[in-house]
Amino acid sequence: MLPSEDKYLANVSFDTVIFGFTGEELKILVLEYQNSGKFALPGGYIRRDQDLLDAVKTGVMKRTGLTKIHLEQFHTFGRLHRSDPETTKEIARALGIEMPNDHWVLERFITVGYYSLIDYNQVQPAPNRYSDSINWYSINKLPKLMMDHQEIVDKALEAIRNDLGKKPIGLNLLPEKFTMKELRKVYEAILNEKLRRTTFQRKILSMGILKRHEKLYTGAANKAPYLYSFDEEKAQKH
Amino acid sequence: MLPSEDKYLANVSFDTVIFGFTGEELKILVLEYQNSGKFALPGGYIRRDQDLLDAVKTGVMKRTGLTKIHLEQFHTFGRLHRSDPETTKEIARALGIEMPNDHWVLERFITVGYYSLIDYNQVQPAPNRYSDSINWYSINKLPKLMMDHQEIVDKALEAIRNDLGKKPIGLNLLPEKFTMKELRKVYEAILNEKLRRTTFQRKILSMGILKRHEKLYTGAANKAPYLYSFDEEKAQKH
DNA sequence: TTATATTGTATCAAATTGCTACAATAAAGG
DNA sequence: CCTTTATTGTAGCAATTTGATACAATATAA
Repeated sequence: MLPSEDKYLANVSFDTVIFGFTGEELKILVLEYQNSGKFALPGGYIRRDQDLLDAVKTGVMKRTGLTKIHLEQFHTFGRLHRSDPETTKEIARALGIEMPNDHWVLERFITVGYYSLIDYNQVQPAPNRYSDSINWYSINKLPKLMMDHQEIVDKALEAIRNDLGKKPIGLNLLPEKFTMKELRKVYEAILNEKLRRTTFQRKILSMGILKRHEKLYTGAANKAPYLYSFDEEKAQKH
Repeated sequence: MLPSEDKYLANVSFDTVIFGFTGEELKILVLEYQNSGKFALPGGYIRRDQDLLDAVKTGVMKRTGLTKIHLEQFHTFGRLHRSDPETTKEIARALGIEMPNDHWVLERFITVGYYSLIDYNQVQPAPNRYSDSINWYSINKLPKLMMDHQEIVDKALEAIRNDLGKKPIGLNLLPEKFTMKELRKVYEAILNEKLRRTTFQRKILSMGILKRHEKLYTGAANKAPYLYSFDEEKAQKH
C-alpha cells in the first residue's frame, strides 16, 4: 500500500538523525530496507493537516517507542539531484510494490533534517512497514547510506557539536541520573576528543545546572562517584 | 500572469532576510505589494530543474543587482498555518490578478529561510513584478510583516548572532576596505550592544584574518585610522 | 603653535583555563 | 583489620585570555 497523494505534502520530506550513547560510543539509528539492502535514515512525509515538527515527532516516536523527544532542526537539503527516483523504485520493487512511474514519491524531494537525542537504554527500535530492521550503528562505522543520507549525518554532527556549548545537550543522551564521568564521556564522543577530567568537572559544575544526589556504589574498588541530574530550576535562572 | 504549476515545486518556498549596514544601523530589504499595502520578505518558489541554493541566489540577485552574494541557510518554517491563502488571494486581488481557488500557490507552503549579507552601498533594490517597492528598513523599526515573516526575521537575527563568533561575518556587510571602527559598529549593530573598543581591536587582530592597508584621511581633526581588508590567505591557514 | 578628537598600543588587574598534586574513599586481598 | 589499588573530588598555582585604564601618536582646525 502506497502513501496517498492527497494526504501528504508534495516535494517535502524530513529525515532524522537519532543519536544514542552506549557508554562509550555515539550511535545513530539506521533503517535497512527489505531485500534491497539499502540503508537509510528514518524519515517520512508531512501530512497536509500536520505541523512539520509534529510529523517529525511522530516519526521518531514510532521508531523509538519514546514519547518525550528532544528534537533540533539543523539543515534543509535541496540539491537538485539529492533524491533519486531510481533508488525509490528499487526499494519498492524489492518489496514487491507496484509503483507507477508518475507516482508522487518519485518526484524531487527537499528534505528537512532534524537530530534527536535519546536515552539509548530506553529505546525499543521498531522498523517501519517497508523495512527489515532498524539498528544502532556507531557514528564511525556506518554502512553505506543511500542517496545523500551520509551528508545529512555529517551536517547533524556538525550541528550537535555547535550546540554543545549552548544547550545542555549531553543530558538528553543519558538517563535521568548520571555520573560526571558518564557526562564527560558523552561530550568526548560528540566532540571526538579527550577532555581534561578536572577542568570539565569544574566548568560543568560552575554552570550551575546540575543537582547532586546520592553516591553510586558500583562495586568497583574505588571511591564512589556522585550521581547528578539536570536541575531545570537552576537552569532557568541562568 | 501567474507562475505555472509544472515549472515549480509544490508546497516549498524560500524567504530571504537581506541584511545591509548603513554605518550606524542594521537594515533589511522589505517588499511592499501594490495596493494591498502588505509587507513581505523577498522570497520565491523553486524551479523543478534548479538547486534550492541557486533559486535563492537568483532571487537575491534580482532584488539587489549584485552577483556575488553571501548566503546562509538558518531555519525552515513548517507550522501548519504559517502560510495563509487569504493573504495571497488578497495580494492577487489588489493586483487585479484572477486566481482560481484551487491554484497551487494557495496551498500550504513550507519555507526555507536564508539570510544574506551585502554591501548596502552597492545595492540597487529592484521590486519584483508584483510589488510596488522594495526598501530598506531598520531592524528595529520594521513595518508589520505579513504571515510569519517577523518570526523569520527574528530567527535570522538569532542565527547571525550565533555565526558572528565563527565566521568573518561582519566583512560581508562592508566595502572591501574598511576601518576598525566600521567593523566594530557592524558587530555592535548585530549584537545590539556596545563593545569595548580596545578589546575588540585586539581580538579581531589576533584572529589574523585582516590585512592592513594605507590610512584613511577623512578630513576629520584627528589621527587617521588604517584601512583593513579580509585576507583570505591568512584566514585559510587558520 | 596649540587645542581637540580619535586611533593604536601598552600596561596591569581580574577572570578563566590548563595542569599537577593530593586527600578521600570503596572494595579486594592478605 | 590493615594495606593496596583505582578512581573521585577539589585545591593550588601557572599560563592564558579578557576588562579597564592610560597614554603616546597623529590629522586637522583655530
